Amino acid sequence: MDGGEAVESAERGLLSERIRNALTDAIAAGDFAAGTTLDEQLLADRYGASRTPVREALRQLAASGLVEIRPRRGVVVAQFTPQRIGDMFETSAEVEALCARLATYRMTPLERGALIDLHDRSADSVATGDVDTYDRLNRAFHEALYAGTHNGFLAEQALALRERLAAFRRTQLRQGDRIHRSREEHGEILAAMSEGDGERAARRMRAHMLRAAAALGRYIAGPGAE
Amino acid sequence: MDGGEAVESAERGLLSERIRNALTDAIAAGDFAAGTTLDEQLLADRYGASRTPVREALRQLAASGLVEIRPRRGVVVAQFTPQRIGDMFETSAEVEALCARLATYRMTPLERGALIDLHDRSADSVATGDVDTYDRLNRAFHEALYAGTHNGFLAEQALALRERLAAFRRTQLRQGDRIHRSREEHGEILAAMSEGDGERAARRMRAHMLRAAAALGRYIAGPGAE
DNA sequence: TGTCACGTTTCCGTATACCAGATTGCCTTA
DNA sequence: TAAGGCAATCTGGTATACGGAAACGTGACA
Repeated sequence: MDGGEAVESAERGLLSERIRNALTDAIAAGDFAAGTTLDEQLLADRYGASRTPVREALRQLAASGLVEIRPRRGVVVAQFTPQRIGDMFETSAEVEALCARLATYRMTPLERGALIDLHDRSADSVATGDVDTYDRLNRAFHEALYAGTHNGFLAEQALALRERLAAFRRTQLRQGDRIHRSREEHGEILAAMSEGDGERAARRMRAHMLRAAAALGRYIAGPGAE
Repeated sequence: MDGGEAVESAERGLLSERIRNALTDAIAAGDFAAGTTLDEQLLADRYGASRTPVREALRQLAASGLVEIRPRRGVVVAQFTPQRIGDMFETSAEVEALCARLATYRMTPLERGALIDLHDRSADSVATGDVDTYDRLNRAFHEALYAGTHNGFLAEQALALRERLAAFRRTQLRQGDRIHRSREEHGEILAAMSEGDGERAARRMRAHMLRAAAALGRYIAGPGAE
């Protein structure tokens, strides 16, 4: 054979890292049906590597919940039932709400200013329908909130969680007027924060996240099926 | 030497798993000062294994944040500043509070009954000062709350977080009358839950966790120092 | 016909040896 | 003394091998 679809793109970085990314994409794209057992040797051949980096990549995927390792019985692709995806989104919503609450009480005036600036800047992209730009500003908005908690550990956890959900969220903002509503909701969260009402900011953030999740509810209706 | 302190205890299970546990304990106990670079071959010799399972164990530790991997420059023991430990405990407190709130609204009568039963059973161990038994019941209490959220993902996250902090919490309950106060606080949380007041249950849980963290505040004042 | 035991096969977990490349520390040189 | 170069060292990765546990298939027995 030609050595399979070797992971040559981005020759830099650790091989295990590249394999991890490739596997993440493959799983998210549905190349491996949920419940499939992944053979280490097969994957090694497929990516033109040896078992070692493949194993390493699989452990990392297990750590982020994409696969499940049953000792001595192989690695299986995790089941992403609608129930489970819902659980993940709810958890994300609650964590975001938590960050919003803490950030309300702890952000410095400078940080708050930067956050408002981000929000203002997003107006253009909404008007022009520039989803990519809005997506970037949206991410920046949420990450600014994480940082605003002044709790580095929580910020890391929130970010990791957000990235784990990114795979399911890709097409989210494309739907209807979701982008308008999203920005409006950001504004409402900011308003609560400006009033120093962390609890209300948290509630609005939770609603914001859950609404975003609902926006792709139909999309996740039957994802990992065969 | 005699081949090092081979990881013979608990002959069952994966070698990499046992090494991971040994390293976790060693790091938490301060055997490796923060910032130390860990030599794979040295560790392999120390635990009487080859580099392969050691590498695997180190990756797992990296995933749980105990060590940091700098590509091609080795693995270093993560810095656990009081600030960072504080951040972790705060995050844990907030997550526990979140679980308490959701569990209040979602537990079935059966689950609630089991929780109350757990609480009742802990009375004996408090009276006799049986810290180990109380520790077990305490863990069961919190895990019952996780399950009570009816959110499997959140439950997993909460449990993982709790276990990451376990290393820093070992001696916590031994201090003074902490065990009495701990049980009292559980009772107060239960009371709020029985009234269906999730918000109050959350506030009490948060306070409970933060108080527990404060109980070992002096202990973590200067942990990983030399 | 269903089930249980037994042998076979597959594949994971681990060991070992080795290599290339990067990093580091030391030593030489200007 | 500072800069530059060289050698030792260690990691990331490859290749290979092997014991053992789990899965699988087969055939005997109830």
